[in-house]
Amino acid sequence: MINPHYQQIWKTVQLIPVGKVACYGQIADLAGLPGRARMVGKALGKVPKGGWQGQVVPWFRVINSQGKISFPVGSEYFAKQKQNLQDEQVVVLGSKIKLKYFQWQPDLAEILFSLEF
DNA sequence: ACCTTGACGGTTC
DNA sequence: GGAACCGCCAAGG
Repeated sequence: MINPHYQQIWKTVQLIPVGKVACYGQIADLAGLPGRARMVGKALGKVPKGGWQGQVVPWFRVINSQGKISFPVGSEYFAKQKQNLQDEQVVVLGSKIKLKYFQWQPDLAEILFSLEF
């Protein structure tokens, strides 16, 4: 039995375009779970291997509100996330990304879509 | 049932 | 900028 909130979160993360990033709190809001940024982190840690409903869940496009990768510098996942982002042309300086240039800004249609169901 | 642990974030100083 | 504080809540022990 999978927590329905998690499913909503995975679905929202799948909307982040290639080359853009979003914050945990931003995803929580869009998923209809305001104030539950921590749950987004939990949910991403439980993404089924092979993705969700036939699609990959781009967990690496989610970073914290300070524009930084949340894994400890030097850890395996830190390296993996940084690599994945750089592979799609996102500039990562140390552990930091300039939200000003790379943060996903969903338009109204996308927001409405994500709120359905 | 109680306590702790997080891939967090806004407020405040 | 940064650090402390507190609210958040599912999971696991």
